[in-house]
Amino acid sequence: MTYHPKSDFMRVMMERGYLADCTDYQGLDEALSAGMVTAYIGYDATAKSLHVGHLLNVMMLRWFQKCGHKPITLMGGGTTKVGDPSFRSDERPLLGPDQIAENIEGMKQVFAKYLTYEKGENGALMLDNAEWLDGLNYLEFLRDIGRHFSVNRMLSFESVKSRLDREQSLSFLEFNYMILQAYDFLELNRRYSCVLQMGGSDQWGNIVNGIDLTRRVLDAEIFGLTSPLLTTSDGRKMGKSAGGAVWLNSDMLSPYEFWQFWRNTTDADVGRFLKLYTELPVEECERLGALGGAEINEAKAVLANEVTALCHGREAAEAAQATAREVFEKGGAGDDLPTVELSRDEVAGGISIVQVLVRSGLAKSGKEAKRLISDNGARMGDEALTDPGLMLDAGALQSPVKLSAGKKRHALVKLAE
RNA sequence: GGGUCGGUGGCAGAGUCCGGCUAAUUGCACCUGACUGUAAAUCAGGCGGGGAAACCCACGGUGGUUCAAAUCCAUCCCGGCCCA
Repeated sequence: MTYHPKSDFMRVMMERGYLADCTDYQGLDEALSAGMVTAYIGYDATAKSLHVGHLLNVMMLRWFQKCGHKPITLMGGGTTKVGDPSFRSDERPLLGPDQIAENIEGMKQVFAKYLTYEKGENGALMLDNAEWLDGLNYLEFLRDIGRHFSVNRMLSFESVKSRLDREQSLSFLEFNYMILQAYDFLELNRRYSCVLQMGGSDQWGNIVNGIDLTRRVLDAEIFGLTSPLLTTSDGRKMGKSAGGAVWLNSDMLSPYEFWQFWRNTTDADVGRFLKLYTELPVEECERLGALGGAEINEAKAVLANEVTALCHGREAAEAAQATAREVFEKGGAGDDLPTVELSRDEVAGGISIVQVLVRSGLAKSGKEAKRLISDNGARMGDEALTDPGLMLDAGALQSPVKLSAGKKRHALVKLAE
């Protein structure tokens, strides 16, 4: 039997497939319908940009704000110094303060696209847990907070079990991560009356800890809600493209490549992804997702357009689509293709096609480029390349040249001015 | 600090006792080709790096033994587990 939510937010979450679990559906639903609620999601600063794996949660915050509530994006400036061990088989390398600060700056760019941080009753807040974690006094913290945690219980969490079962060492530093995250929730409740933490289902244990702690210390009623860990329908983890991670920052992955990632969604995922990553009406998502045969390609383009528009703007989405049409439907080239400029110096004495393939990003190494050529996968201006020894000179690059690796990956090479 | 096991290609994990046939078995991931719809499934091939090529480099680091070392020896670094 399904619970019928009263609040807009819960209704959206359920309809669109964002919900994996909630500590108290009814209690949360009632709080949400009673008035404005504040919720947070924490992000560790482990990279310069968010990637598609984070996008689901960002969308949740966006809906949350749209429904009239107040979202907090919490940057893990403090917790990143510790490193979340959840479901990890080994310790992650520790980042320095400079790197963390840089990463936070990079991630902020994306949030601004999805959330409204302006003032206003439900304007989003951007916080950093370094604010309260950096200055903690160890003994005080242990006595006030540490005493509420049972080591026995922490050891029983699924998130660290695999680590212990494999007899991989779990350092005390990492072990404290969950305590710090729990403490975040407590602080956010105290400072901002934040009563809800959301996150991926891998964060369940951490979230529950925060709720327990806050309940004990402040006697507050607060909630946790998790989203499913998404896998594509062919069982792969969401978020790898040909080149690697699918970043949300445009300086890490161009809008065109981002668009391509969505355009290449597996048939079976189209409907689900439309509901999760776009704001089209549910019925529309379902209709598009149900298209059969080649028709579903239209739906994929819609998906790519909508997601790209949210992340990079409508204009960038249209430009990406225009290039895609040009490249895939007309067999031409487009401005939005990844472009590499070669300097005149580089080309002066002639440059091997293998080098050019590497420079263009179509091959990771010279060996790979040669393999590509011998596999018949490399093309220049749509002509198959057969000679790995081919040299190009400035004349050959007079006008931009399209290089292709396989059917989908294309790049432009031109001479720098 | 003591004992013990281990450090191999993106990951996992063989090989190490009995040195050469090992750029290195196998699985996953990944890439290309065919079929298609820029899909999935399937089938086929590939899958360390540099170099235009000849050829050169590798099994934690460094030395050594040997005609020849991932494989033997020495030493150093790093990690796991157990004991203090």
